[in-house]
Amino acid sequence: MQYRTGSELRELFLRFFESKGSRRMASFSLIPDDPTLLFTIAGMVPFKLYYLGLRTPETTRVATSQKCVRTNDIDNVGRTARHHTFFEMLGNFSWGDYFKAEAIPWAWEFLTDWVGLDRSRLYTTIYRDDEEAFRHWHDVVGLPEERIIRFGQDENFWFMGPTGPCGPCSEILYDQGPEFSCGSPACAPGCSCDRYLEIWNLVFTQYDRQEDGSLLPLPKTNIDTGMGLERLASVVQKVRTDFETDLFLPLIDCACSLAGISYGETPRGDMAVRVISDHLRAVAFMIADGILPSNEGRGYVLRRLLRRAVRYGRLIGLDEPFLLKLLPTLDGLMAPPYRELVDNRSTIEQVIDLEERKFGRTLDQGMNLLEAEIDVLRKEGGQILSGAVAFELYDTFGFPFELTEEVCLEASLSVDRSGFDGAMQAQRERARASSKVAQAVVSGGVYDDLYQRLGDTAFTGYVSVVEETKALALVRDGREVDEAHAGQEVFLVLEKTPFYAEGGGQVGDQGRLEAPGFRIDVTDTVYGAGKLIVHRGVVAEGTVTKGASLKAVIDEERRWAIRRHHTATHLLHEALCRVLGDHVRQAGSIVRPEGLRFDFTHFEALTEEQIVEVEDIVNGQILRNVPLRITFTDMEKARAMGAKALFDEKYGDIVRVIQVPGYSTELCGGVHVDSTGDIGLFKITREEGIGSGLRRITAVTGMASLKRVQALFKGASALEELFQVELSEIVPKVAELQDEIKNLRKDLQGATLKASLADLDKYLASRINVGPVTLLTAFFTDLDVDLLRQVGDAMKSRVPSSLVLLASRNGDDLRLVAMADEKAVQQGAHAGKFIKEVAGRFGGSGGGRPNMAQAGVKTTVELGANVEGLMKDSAAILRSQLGL
RNA sequence: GGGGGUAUGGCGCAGCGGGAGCGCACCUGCAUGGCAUGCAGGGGGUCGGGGGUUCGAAUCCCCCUACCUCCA
Repeated sequence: MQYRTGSELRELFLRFFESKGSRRMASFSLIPDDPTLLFTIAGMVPFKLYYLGLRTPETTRVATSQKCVRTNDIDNVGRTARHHTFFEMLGNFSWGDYFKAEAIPWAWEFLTDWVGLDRSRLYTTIYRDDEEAFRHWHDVVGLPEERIIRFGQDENFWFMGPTGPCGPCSEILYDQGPEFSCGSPACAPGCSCDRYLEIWNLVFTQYDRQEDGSLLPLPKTNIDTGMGLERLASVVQKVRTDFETDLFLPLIDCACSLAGISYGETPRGDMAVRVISDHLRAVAFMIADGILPSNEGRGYVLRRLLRRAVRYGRLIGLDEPFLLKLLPTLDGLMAPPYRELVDNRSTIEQVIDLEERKFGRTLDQGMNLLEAEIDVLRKEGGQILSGAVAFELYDTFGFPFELTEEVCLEASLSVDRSGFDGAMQAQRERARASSKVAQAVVSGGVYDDLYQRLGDTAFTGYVSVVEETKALALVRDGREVDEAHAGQEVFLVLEKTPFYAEGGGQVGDQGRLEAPGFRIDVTDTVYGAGKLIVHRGVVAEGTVTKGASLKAVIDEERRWAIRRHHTATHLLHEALCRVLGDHVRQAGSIVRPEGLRFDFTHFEALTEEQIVEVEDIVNGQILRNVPLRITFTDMEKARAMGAKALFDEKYGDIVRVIQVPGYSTELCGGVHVDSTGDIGLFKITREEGIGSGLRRITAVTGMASLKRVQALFKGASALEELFQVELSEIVPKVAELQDEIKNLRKDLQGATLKASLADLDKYLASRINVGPVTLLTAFFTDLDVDLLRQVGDAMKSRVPSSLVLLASRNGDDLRLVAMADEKAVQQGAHAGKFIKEVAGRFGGSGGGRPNMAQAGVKTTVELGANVEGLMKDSAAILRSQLGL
């Protein structure tokens, strides 16, 4: 068999199927259109709609090499020969076109004639009663019966879901020889070891499974196949693991040389470089497809992969950021078919670099804690690190459990796994409990019942603000009632309503429901169940009865404020994408009458310039004063229009598209202004981080921004008057003043100290000999403790074996400092105990160390009269302390 | 949305109720034929911001801000 590189095999496969009339398509994004999937996990994912019959393909036969990400077996990556988080899947697909009669011989032709695999080593498995497949393998291809193995539903039948398209499959195995065997006597085709390696799976979608489990034949049968490129390469290149193929080896070599090790030296080092090369591929491709590290979803997977690579790097001595250094090698390997690596090179570099350095820091911090804990355990002779500590490392420093375990292993310690799991569980429950509280306002069986009976409420608020309607149901305290009286809180369901229920980040409307006999002030509007709109309000006057006709009027001024902020949110979203880049994705949004809040993915704080740029773009669109275009259409058309925010909607749904012509297109159910000019001034009031990779912008429009500007002007004018300078000069002016204050304080302190020291001899004259120790005392006014200490330092250095007692009266306070030199301490003097007693005489307290102590007295003390007494007292205290 | 953590000189950090320190960097001087050189001296800090407890807070408590991190 001829040696072929991975790239050659990829190209060979696509060319082969082109020769069979298939259209070659470039790999689709790792982010699937399918909201049920986090990643593209197989070659067929981008074509799922064709298989489900929800969309008609333009061409009926296609072949791809699809990049895929799978993380369910992440712990095995690096340990085994074939687990990867990122891999390429070669696949040929047919929708209502060719079927088994072509797919089977073609697979054979490709593997034998084109790739050159040894025919005598090939086996196949089929579904137990798929005689059609058997016939093609046996009669057409000529495979002997004993090399066609039949398996049951578990092995050889594929489902896409509990219902829908499914069918038998046929796997092609290649016997790599006895040296690849697990050695079990039962080792035979179907064994999970590497001898009979499954290299290609052909799925024949021919049934439609019903709810009751029965299988109906599909009108059009389909082919879906998948073959791992890495695996094929390992067979062709006759190496034991995928990591030794030319698709990986350059990365492994690069990682090894960075760490100064060689591949094959130690199992530990081998595993590390395998993990690193695997994860680097995944990370680079994920970023290239627009994923950024975050705390949730895809971003969280990305972050974990990146960190896992970093920590395996640490295991082989790569303490400095190193992932970037592997990128050129990766580009060399993959860039020809995958241009996105080159196109997004700077983003990939930036993201990896930032994230790796960030993680390095947290790792270092956590390592300090862990090492301290290990020391403690060692001293105490413990064997097991507590689950609580492991959890703290995980929770606070992002240490994966295995990392903690690994470090502990080196110290011959184990980690309490169940304690860790317990702490994790407790955290989950905490989070759940706290989020329950928020949503429990309107819920419960009563609305489900009403929804059953009444269905969706007709919402007329897109066009009107007033509606003549009827109260279909009243709810009080969770139960349906027939009437509600003045002063009572009541929840109402109306026949139709202009009130917008909280949803899509937009708050519910307020307003009133009124009729000749009553008036209700509506404080909030929410969905009770489904699209059943519930008005929450208080009966202001009269009595409302079930079935009453009424006029529903929303608070129009408030609604206008909401409309402004909502349209402004769309303008902001687009502006952020333009200024910061395509990686900006909405991650939450709140639209209220007082302002708007917009969360989005971005990896660093916005600069002042960027904020200004965003504001300029948004306000520019407002000044254009273009009328909005609002249309209802289906998902496909919306996508063609370039609409943003397509995550929650399903195919076939009718969606509402909000367009600012010539600027932005977004799906949205909320209320908007008629023309952008209605918004008024848009001003960002705040930009902050709300987690790694996530930023939040708060902004105001309309009257809210006007009020804000007015308040700022007021403050600015006051400052201008106060400092007697122009606004632009205030900052330098204040800085200058601060500097001046600092210098004056310093000068004052210096001068005061100098003055105090000038009288040093006078204070020294106060000496009283108490046995071997000399007591020195001095009194001041308005010296702070700092200065007292400096004076004390000077005094005690002049007199050997001295204890200095200094006091200063500052307003109503008396501050005391006592200091003893080394010799005095040796003689038994203790400044701390000494000063405590001295201060005690005045009703104060204090303490400190033997050589230095401070005390204070709060109440006013007539010091003058007490000086003599204090001297005598302190001498007596010292005497007794020295035991004289 | 909730929990945990961190914030100390230009940088990296220690201190965790009683004199604000260490390493690197910086400045000055000395030594050396020379050095990623040695020695000596020095400058630089509202201890993130605000409030509280205390005779006394970088240190304890509360609030805020920024960043890190986990859960939802």
